[in-house]
Amino acid sequence: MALKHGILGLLNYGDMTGYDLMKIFEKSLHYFWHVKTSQIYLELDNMTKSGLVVFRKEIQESRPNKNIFMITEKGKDELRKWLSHYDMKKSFNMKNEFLMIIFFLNELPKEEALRILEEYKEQCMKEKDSLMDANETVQTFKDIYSVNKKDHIFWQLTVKHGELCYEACLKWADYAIEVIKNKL
Amino acid sequence: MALKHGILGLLNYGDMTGYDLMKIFEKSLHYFWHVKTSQIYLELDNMTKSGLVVFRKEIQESRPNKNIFMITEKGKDELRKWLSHYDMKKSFNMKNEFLMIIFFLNELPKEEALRILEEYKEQCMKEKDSLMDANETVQTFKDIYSVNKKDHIFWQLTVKHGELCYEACLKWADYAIEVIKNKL
DNA sequence: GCATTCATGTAAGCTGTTACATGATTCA
DNA sequence: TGAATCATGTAACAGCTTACATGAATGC
Repeated sequence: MALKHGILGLLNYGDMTGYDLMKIFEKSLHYFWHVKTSQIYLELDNMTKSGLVVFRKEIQESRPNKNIFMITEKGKDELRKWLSHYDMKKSFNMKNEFLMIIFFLNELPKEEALRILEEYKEQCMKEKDSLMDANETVQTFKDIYSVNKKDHIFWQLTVKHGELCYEACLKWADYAIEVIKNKL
Repeated sequence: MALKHGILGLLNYGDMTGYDLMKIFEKSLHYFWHVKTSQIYLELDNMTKSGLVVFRKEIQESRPNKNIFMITEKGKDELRKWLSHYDMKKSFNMKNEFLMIIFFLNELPKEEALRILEEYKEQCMKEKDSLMDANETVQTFKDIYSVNKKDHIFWQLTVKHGELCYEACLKWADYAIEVIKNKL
């Protein structure tokens, strides 16, 4: 359901193709929502059928034709309903395979356990760096669609969330490495 | 796939029923893996078919009969393979609907935005508290199945991860509330 | 007397992934 | 010349959720 609402939120800024949506998901919402191209097209199809969006065809010569989607009044209602009637418990319904690995890590020798934690740290740092890119692309997106400064505040808050969480994860990894070195 | 490996990891400590597994998932792995009862039974069925586990029937008088599952050699191989050949990128494949809400929160009036953040804080605190319970149940689990101290170290590390992350989220929420109050 | 625990499942449906398929244009 | 960009999809499958179904025993 959240993909549907994410699409509605973006189309609320302006009309777009599936391809445009995909790029914005990859560049700006990537930290908290990974999406596959194929699913965007499937979802747009469902949303068209249920009347949340409509589309017009644009014939192009030197490029494949486009389907440009726009949000309907029904879609706008759905977006606002989702935003204001959100059940907070849903967000704490996590699936973190990495922590499952940690839970059972005693099955592996100490050296392998430490290697895994180092890999985790490395990946955390990479992800944290890519958040900076997100901040930049958010800026260009702001120029293309005439989105106001206040929207921008919220986009930056999601980036800030990522920064703080990755910092906490890195702190945890250092602590874990110390514990394993000392107690194991 | 991670549910499969979680089940293998638990059965590696000792033989159990689907019901036992469910309780342990709820009490000890709940922070990072929410599971539905029905899915455990489906998964145990699949795993039996693929030879990762076997089960024996135990007829009871005053209780429903039990299917007691045990891990096979094939299952143990699968568990070790999963632990040592883990692709770290997989863990950063997130879906966080709450952050999607934040991204589009400018659609709502300031007061509603602030209300949502307060609700988030409250839920974070609740989840953080329930981590303490996890720590306790891990202790009783340790007594039932003769799991060694070193396993316990890793279980506690997953709890520590939760603590640090929830602290970061709470810090973020306070920051977000300030930003909204000042800039909006 | 009512809620919880114990104990197992089925069926339908939704969500998401992987793999496949096409093909011109533009940039380095 | 080869990679990336633009642009859209289909089919099969895996994973997970929701709702339904049963029923005795135990604890408050």
